[in-house]
Amino acid sequence: MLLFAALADRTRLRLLNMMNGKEVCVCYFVEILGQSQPKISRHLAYLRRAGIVAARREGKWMHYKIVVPANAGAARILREALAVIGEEKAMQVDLARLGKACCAPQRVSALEGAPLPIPVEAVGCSTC
Amino acid sequence: MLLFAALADRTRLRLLNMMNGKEVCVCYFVEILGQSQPKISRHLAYLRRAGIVAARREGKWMHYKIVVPANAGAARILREALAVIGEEKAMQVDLARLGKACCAPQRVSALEGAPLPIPVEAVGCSTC
DNA sequence: TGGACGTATCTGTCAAGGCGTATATAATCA
DNA sequence: TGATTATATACGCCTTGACAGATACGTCCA
Repeated sequence: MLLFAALADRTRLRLLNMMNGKEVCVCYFVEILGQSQPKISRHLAYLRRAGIVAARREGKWMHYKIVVPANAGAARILREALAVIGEEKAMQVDLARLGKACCAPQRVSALEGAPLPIPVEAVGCSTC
Repeated sequence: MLLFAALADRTRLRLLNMMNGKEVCVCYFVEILGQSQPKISRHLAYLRRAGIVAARREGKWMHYKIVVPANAGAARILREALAVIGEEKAMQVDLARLGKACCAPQRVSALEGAPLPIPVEAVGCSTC
C-alpha cells in the first residue's frame, strides 16, 4: 500500500501532524521543523504523489492540506495514524511551536508577511 | 515509524492477513501465496525484526503468529490495518485458500503432514 | 550416521528513496 | 525589466530493501 510507505518517514509524519486541521504555508514547515527547504519540499511532493495532501498557490506562497483518500480503508488508516501520532509528545511540541509562530510571525524573521494557516476540518482527532 | 515500513509491502500484508487469528506454519504461506520459500522467509524475518510477529519451532516446522506491539499507538494502527486489509477481496481469497488447504492438507502434496494452524485471539477484526 | 526435509541466511544485482547542494521556476516588487 | 522571494526540481551520493539463486542450519528418520 502506497499509504503505508508515505507514513513510513518521520519528517512526513511531522508534516501531516502539522497539517491536521489546518492548511499550512510551506514556510512554516521549514521554520518549525528546522530542516532544509528542498527537503521539506521533496517530502511534500511525495505526500502529494501519494494523494494524501493537496497544494494551493496563493501568490508566491504554497499552502498544503490533508485530503481524505478516496479509498475508504486508506481514509480509516490515515485517520487512525493521525490520531496516534498526535498523542506523541514531540508532535505536540511541533504544534505548540506552530501556534506560537502564527501568533507572532513578525517575531520570526523568516516568517514576516507569511500567510497564516487556515483552519480546515480535521481528518484525525487532534485533541484526544 | 518502523511499523509503517513493515506494512508497506504487499507480501507482508498478505502474510499478516493469513496470521490474523491463527498461528500458521511457514509451509502454508509458501503454498498459498505461491512464492519462493526464501522470499517468504525473508519477509517473515522482516516482520519479526519489526516486532510484529513471533516464531515458534515445533520439530522441523516453524509457526508464526502476530504479537500485539508494546506501544499502544502501534497496536491501534496494526489492528486498524488488519481490519482494513481484511476487507479486500484478494485477502479473503487467500484466507479461503488457506481454509481449504487446512481441511485437506493431504490433497496438497507440499502440505502432507504439515501441522494445522492454531487459533489465537485475533488482533484485527477478521469478520467485519 | 547420513539422507531428506523444512526453514533461514548469504551473495550479488537492481531500483527506490533519503540527503545536501545547486539550480530552475513562479510570483512580486522596485 | 531586473532583482528578490518562495518554492520546486535536478544531480550525485549513499543506504535500504526486494529479488533470485545458492547454500547453510536444524530436525527427523532409516
